Amino acid sequence: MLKHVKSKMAVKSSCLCCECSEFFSAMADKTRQEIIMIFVHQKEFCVSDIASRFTLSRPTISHHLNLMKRSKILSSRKEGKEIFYSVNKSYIKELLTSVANDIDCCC
Amino acid sequence: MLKHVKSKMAVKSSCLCCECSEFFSAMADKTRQEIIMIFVHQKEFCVSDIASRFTLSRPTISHHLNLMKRSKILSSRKEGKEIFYSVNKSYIKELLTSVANDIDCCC
DNA sequence: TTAATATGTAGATATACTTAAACATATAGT
DNA sequence: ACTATATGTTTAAGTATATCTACATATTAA
Repeated sequence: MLKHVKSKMAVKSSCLCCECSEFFSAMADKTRQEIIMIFVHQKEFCVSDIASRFTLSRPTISHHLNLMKRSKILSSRKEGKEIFYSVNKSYIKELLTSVANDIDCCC
Repeated sequence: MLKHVKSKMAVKSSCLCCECSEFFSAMADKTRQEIIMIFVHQKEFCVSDIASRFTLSRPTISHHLNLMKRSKILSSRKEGKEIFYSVNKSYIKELLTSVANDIDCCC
């Protein structure tokens, strides 16, 4: 009985119900995916460096960066006038693993 | 020189550029996440059984099911009048693992 | 063939998202 | 203090998505 309740709670508090929704929304956009891929060869980028790699406007890139920061995909660090963004690799991997485990619980 | 080209191609053909975009879009919607969670305690469901668990209309549920089928998250099987849907666990897990590996390649 | 049941499709509407232009803020240098 | 540079915010427009109603298709039973 208690075990059943416990497993129901586990489902309810599982990743597929809460913050992974925001994460998947953030990851669904191709521009944002391309932004992430920029970090393959360099750890940090300031906003204008990222914007210069796209045809999109700087405010648009800024919007995407802030959205990804809010959903914990990116972090930022201020250094003088510039703001450097980087990828939160461990957070992303943990979330993906968590979802994979949830899926594993399906019949 | 050639190695550089090769690594650029590797990035281009990675998961974060192609079908995972559709996958993440499909997974971003809360209704679709809830539909997936239905399969935790039962392997297959027909459309009306799924629809009966939501306040949304049946065509709306049908729309979500077809979208998830197109993005390979779900499969369907026809049996008489009914169509039974199930979750493609292995596909989802492979895709999540693939993205996790791509992220791992970031600096 | 007709009726009933299960599901899908088409068109319309409402909401959310992406984008850009214009404006605002913050920092560094002169 | 003033100017230039880097970034963020606001507002508005265009586009995409979710949803519903009405209609269409497919299968089974009478």
